[in-house]
Amino acid sequence: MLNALTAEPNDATAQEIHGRLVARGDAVGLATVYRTLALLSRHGVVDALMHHAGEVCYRLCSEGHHHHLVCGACHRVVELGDCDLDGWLSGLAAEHGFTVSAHTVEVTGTCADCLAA
Amino acid sequence: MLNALTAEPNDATAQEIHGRLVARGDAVGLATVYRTLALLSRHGVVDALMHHAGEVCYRLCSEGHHHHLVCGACHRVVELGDCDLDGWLSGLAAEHGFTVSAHTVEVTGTCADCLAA
DNA sequence: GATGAGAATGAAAACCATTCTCGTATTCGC
DNA sequence: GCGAATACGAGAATGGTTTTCATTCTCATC
Repeated sequence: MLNALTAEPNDATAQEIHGRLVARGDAVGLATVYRTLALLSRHGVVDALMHHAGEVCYRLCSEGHHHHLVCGACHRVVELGDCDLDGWLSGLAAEHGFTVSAHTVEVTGTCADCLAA
Repeated sequence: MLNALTAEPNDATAQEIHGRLVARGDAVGLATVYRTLALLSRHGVVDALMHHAGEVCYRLCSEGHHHHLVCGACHRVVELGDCDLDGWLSGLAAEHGFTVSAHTVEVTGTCADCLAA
């Protein structure tokens, strides 16, 4: 299961992961994939992304706070490690009486390879 | 239809909007609500948010580029107008060979009222 | 005022990702 | 080896969203 995820360079939906496992010969059930992904997600081992409505993508990520840079054409994902938004956001939010507990940033663009193609 | 959205202070799911319209006496079909929301969303009149998986929330927003500050407790939404991330992100993305086309930021926190409660 | 083409609408069915159920298989402690 | 507890897989159920299709509305034309 974890092997399958580490083999995924980019993000994948639960269905894709399941399909790939089955194609590979592992007779794993769809339910188990969902169960495992939910578990891993809850423990912060994988990140759950929802760029398009109706389905969730999972990705094996580094543990710390980070954001994602996604290529709109080929779906390649790069992690952005340094994030100095917390201070800025806290101040901005405080103007509205909010206390910030979390924030997510998702950047979409085009990677060099797709730009050349 | 637009009237219904302007009456929504915060974000609402398509189902909520439909329910409210029906309760108000407008015999509008669920399909029409979805159609109209998709149309408005495509034209940038309303924003589509998906903070939790499985359903989409819509919100009538100002037209320019902005982000959302959402209260995790009461779902109140505040727009954050000024966004000086573009330059920073472009530079960061360029390091990975990416050309940034868009970015979304979603901040979750607790508003003053909910913090007091 | 009647007519007809084309778009808009509503009700119900279809879809599809996700979750639940339940019977079976496996594991762990004893 | 035995029993309890857990994990698993297959299929059914769920629920938000989309599609279908027959009907209704719009409106320009006759």
